[in-house]
Amino acid sequence: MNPLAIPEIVIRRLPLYLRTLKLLQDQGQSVTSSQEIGDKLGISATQIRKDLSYFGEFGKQGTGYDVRYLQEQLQQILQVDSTWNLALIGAGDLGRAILRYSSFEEGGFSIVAVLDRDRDKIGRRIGKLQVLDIAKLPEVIKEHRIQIAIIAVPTNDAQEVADALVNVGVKAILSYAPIPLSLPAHIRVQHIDPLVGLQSMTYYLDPSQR
Amino acid sequence: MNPLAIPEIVIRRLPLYLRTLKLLQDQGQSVTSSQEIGDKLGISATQIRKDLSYFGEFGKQGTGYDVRYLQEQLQQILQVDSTWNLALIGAGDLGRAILRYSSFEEGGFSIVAVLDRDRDKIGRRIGKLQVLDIAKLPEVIKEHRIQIAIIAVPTNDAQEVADALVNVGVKAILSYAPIPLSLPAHIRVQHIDPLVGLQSMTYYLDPSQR
DNA sequence: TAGATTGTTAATCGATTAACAATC
DNA sequence: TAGATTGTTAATCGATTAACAATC
Repeated sequence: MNPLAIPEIVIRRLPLYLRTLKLLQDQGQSVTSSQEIGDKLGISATQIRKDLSYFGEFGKQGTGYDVRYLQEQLQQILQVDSTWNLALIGAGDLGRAILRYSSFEEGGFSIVAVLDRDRDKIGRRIGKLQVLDIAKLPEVIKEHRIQIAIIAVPTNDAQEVADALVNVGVKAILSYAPIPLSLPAHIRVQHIDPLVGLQSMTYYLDPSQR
Repeated sequence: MNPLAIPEIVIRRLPLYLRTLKLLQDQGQSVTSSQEIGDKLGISATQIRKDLSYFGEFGKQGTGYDVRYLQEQLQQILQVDSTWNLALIGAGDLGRAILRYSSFEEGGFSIVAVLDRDRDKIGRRIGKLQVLDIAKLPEVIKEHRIQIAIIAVPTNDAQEVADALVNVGVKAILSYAPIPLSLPAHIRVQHIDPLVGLQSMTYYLDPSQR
């Protein structure tokens, strides 16, 4: 339909490029090449150049890419050059691990509220945040202008929580629940499910050694 | 090369079908169709039938698929019809959340050992397991015939841990560290990185509302 | 039988890659 | 200048889908 639409598969590779550039920068490297990035990710250099070419020209012939500059450009493209406020639903073990996982901050996200429905958890402190009653969801979302939420509740509650999030205006959901969620088509959903990775690896393993 | 090789993208969809079948079974449904599975996953019915056809014929014309039977068949195909022993490296918040995450057990995996290098964590109990010294890695791997390990250590230690795992014969790694790992080509690696999902969703969000 | 749904073929669509001119 | 590497085109490759016969 839209001739300028960029394939989603390309968009999904950009965070990998960003992750690799961060690694290179941490190692003190200031210039890189499509070849080098590709080697680290197991992606062809041509593909990386092609992906970048959807958005502009970021390199220099004969030299490569300035690590810092390309990083900034990718952050702008993905709109993570400034911070998104996130709400985290679920203050169990998983929720706590997510809260302490520092990569979110580096990646352009800030978890500004944790909510749970469990009386025992509400009011407890986790890091800098106090666990709020899920009943306060509408106010929290409005106050912090939250468009993205993370679901880290038990499987059985996930669909209900997702529906509630959509009702209060959340536009994108990162779900750790291992079930497919039924949501309106305009809501973006990403799943984190370690089983998908594990079960696709076992296909290739030698069962005789088990 | 191999004319019978099944595309990896197909293999990666099978766990999603399995996940959906489990959901249907939990809801007490005994028969389903490619249409129904597809609707839940946002995948076309044709694609599901095509994917399954790589492995055989599992349905009945006019009726659909027996939920339990198709589940069993997919488990066999993915080799998760019996249990794989896993080692978990890293006993921090993330490691503890992973240990308590029950889906692994349902999915054909059992975490049989947790290891860490931190003196403060070694010896501590998490659920049924006691945290072991990472120095014991070779014995642990051998004793439990472990082919798959989960990395849940700080980013800076991840590559080192991965190298150590490969050295003791681990064949597949599920890494929660947000960096690309450099490993021999024959080692299977899957990454769990929530940033990839988040950063690809923000591309599509309206920044004016931020 | 009529309706539903599978399994499969062939056509289409889209993504990857090979090749190379441009140029630093 | 020679060497390196980008950006881009066109060719290739592979994945998805439309269509439909088979059949429960």
